[in-house]
Amino acid sequence: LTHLSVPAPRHYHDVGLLEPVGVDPSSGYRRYAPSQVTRAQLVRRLRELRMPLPDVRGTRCSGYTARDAAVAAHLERMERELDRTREVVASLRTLLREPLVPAPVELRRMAGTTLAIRETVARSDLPSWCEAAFPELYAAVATAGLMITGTVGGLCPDDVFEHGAGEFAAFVPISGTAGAIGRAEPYTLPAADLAIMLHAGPFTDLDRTYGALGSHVSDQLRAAEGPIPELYVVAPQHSSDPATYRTEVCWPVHLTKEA
Amino acid sequence: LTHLSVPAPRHYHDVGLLEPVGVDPSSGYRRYAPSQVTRAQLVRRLRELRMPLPDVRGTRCSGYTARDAAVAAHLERMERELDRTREVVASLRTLLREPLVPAPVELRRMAGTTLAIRETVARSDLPSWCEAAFPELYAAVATAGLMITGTVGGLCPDDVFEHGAGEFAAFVPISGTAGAIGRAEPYTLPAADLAIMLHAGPFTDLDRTYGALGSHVSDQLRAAEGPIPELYVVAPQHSSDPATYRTEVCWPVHLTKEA
DNA sequence: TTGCTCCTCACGTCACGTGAGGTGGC
DNA sequence: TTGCTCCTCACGTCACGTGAGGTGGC
Repeated sequence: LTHLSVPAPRHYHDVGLLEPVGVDPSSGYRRYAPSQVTRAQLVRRLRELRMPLPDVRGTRCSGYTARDAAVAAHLERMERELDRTREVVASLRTLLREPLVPAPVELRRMAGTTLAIRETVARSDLPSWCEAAFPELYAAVATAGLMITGTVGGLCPDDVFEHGAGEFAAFVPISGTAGAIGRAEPYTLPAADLAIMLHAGPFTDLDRTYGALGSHVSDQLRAAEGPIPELYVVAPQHSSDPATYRTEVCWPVHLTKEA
Repeated sequence: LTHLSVPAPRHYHDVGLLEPVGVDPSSGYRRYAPSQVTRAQLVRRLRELRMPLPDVRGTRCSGYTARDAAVAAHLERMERELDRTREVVASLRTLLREPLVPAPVELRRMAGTTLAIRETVARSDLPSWCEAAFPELYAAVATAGLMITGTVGGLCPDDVFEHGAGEFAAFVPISGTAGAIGRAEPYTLPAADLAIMLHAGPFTDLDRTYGALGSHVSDQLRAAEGPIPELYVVAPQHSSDPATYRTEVCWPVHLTKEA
């Protein structure tokens, strides 16, 4: 009648999501009322859209507006997931069809004064976090009357990929010094020798340049500790076409004297 | 370097999906070669697209064409899932915004000679199964030189919804008799008294009419055993717009003499 | 010598699906 | 009396994530 499977309403009873109107004390039979059918239909649709049971339970008694808001929020999450899927599909096609021509590796030293926002960020939140952080940094630079003296970037510790979260730093190199403005604080980039490779294309393909650069470093250089800086030469703030993005991936190395 | 998490390659080793080139016998340390990076990148993309690990393993040593075929098949599954998601979203919106105006219930008797394809079908396969079955039935009717004497339909036992699979029968009422033609076989609909409600709109919303009709039957009539016939008055073969679909849902009842 | 990384179990996750084994109503 | 439905555990699923507890290399 509701098109639910047999075990489903039992489980919903166990977790308190859809309570029978009565349970026979001797046989344990669950009885439901016709008025519960609509509720069951809602639950079934939300579950087909993979909404977690606790969230579904949250829509129970709330009025129309609160429930609609929860549903809308879930639909928006699904939209984002969909965008992500499209990106990964494109990235998969690229991987299968276009062999990576490794870009040349350049050795450079990095250090300098920046204005930075540093926070512990989950890996999956990184894109949206950056989307908010960089405009904030630009605004802070303008407020302080400073000049941007180089390429904006991010400092990504290993933990972000290896453990799913870590302290990411989004930075803008500046002239002069400033105090903290909102979340933006003065920050001096740790001095480091870097092997640098330019990545052309969407961020979703960044791992290919990481792979090429990391292989190169492990073959021909000596890797050093420390987070990996990325410099966003062409990024969403400059272009709306991911194919035109340019990112410098910077691998810390020990420069040994071998001459 | 590959942007995989720490436990992931360990698990891939356990299940034989990505073997290290060597394992230190004393410490158990896994060693990987730079040449494995590309493989890891492929695995990561396929996993982000939720391809099951056994399927990912299947892409291992196969050549480009076989691998591309597996990937293409997976992408097609994802496309279908996406279409389904869009349907359910629309259905959810309908459920929240448009209260169901219950259609009138009509009592009718059904019985007759048909040509039918009967097979055990999983619930999720029903739409694609019907898409193949009905053209086959029409072709069989034409081959046998028969006339279609009524509305085509399907006989859906409770099991399909309650247990995920059951013996579904797609049928076409015919004049006269015929032998088996391919999967199509002569079939006499079991005689039954039916409470019938017309459903207007996409199949995804069918449960609402089931709910309304089932509630009506349980309130005012006596339900009988047996599979539930559906008559496809306007269906995909007649119209490309799901909003124009018309389906008669037929609930078996006992007609008691109460006059 | 001290961290640090790597290791190996072992258990948790999430929403049911799937038997095993038993019981009330027609 | 015989099926049939409903019931209650209890375990399986799937791809890792998450500690607990231990060990080798700098």
